[in-house]
Amino acid sequence: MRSAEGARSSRADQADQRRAELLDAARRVVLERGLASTRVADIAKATNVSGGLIHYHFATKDDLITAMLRATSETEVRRLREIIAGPGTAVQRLDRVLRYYIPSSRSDQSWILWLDAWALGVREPHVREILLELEGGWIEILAEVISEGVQKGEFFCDDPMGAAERLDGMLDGLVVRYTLHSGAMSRKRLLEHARIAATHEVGIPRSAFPA
Amino acid sequence: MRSAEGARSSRADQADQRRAELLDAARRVVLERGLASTRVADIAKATNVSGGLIHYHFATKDDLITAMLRATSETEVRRLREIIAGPGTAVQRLDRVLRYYIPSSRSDQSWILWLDAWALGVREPHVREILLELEGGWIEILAEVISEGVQKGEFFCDDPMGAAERLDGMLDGLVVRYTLHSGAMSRKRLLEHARIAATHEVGIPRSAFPA
DNA sequence: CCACACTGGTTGGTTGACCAGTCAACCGTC
DNA sequence: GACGGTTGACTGGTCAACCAACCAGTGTGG
Repeated sequence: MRSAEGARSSRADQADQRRAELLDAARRVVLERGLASTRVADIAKATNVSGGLIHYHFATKDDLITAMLRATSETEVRRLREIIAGPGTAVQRLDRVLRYYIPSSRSDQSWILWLDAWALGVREPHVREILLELEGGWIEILAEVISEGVQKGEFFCDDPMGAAERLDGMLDGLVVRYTLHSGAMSRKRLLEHARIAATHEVGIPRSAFPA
Repeated sequence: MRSAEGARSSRADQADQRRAELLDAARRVVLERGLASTRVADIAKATNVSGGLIHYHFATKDDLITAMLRATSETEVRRLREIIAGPGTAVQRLDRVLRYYIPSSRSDQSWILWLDAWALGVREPHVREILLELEGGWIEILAEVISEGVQKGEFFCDDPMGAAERLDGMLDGLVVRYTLHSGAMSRKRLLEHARIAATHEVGIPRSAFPA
């Protein structure tokens, strides 16, 4: 008999839960120590688990890292989709996407993971594929929001896909700068850049965005 | 008596030459194998030199890598300065900068070095400092070209520094995409993006740039 | 202008630390 | 009692850094 709640359920569920726990620990450890100096043992310690168990659930270290990146990427795109599914005008929805893009505070270092992943992706096709999907998700969603704005007559843009690529690229580049040299650019200035570039791309006045 | 040319000169010169040779080999090896899997022995082999010699000229591996990044960064900024020192209208000079930014072919993988450096810079303040100088150089030069164009009446832009930051950011982001997934964006499209964004920023028509 | 001691560059072998992945044994649950 | 999950010691291999010894120029005093 299962204990009241389905929390302690079948073994398959237990294994899934452990897998998820390991992926989560892997993400935290990699964020903290960097991919290059993350050891399997570190992830084991962060989970209070033996080193051998890691290799029971994931054949190799690469498997673990790749699975962690894929899981993180998928979560990110899912949240992004939720964000644009909400209500509001096209400008409001676009602004929400821009704000979601930018780390919410200096201590939010989630982008570090993608810096590591870019470097890794150069050599590892599997990682590159994950990154391509993640970037594709961002661009697609930006293009959707812009296209909808154009249809509603809020925006003016004859190439939403191109505009989305340019916006996404600029945000990538600026967020790297913000993450690496937080002193060189404030979050406020970064958001202002994003909004100005957006006004250029969708043909609306700066005043259409919040101050 | 020195042998005719100053080629084989004093010991200090010999040491400088060897240092430069090692830095160059380090750059080539890191580009080929990636920072993470570059061994001191690899650089030694690429120079036909013993492993010990590396540690004679550079106390630690980190020293070597850092010096290599600094040298590469300085060379890049120097070349960029030469490029804008040349003749031409502001549009021509700006276009030259944009074209210099973008890898000239699929086989030009020089950006891989900076992807690795970004990831490394997260943990290593010395590396971060080099990156800050490099990015600062790019932005400064872009801002200069834009400002001159405004003075000459060619451009219209009330915040050249902001425009330069946005352009630089966009190019960083798009070049990463181009470098990582060369299939996802052609060089032609990348250059087109750069020119379109530039027209937005400096208030000129697309036709001002070459097709 | 010639020894000779000295310095700087170079070698190759060694060392000690570290780490991914393996394995045999153990435990709790169905 | 069988099997999925877990342990932790162990192995084979890798690597940065160190070191002792060597050699080629260089400068100095005779």
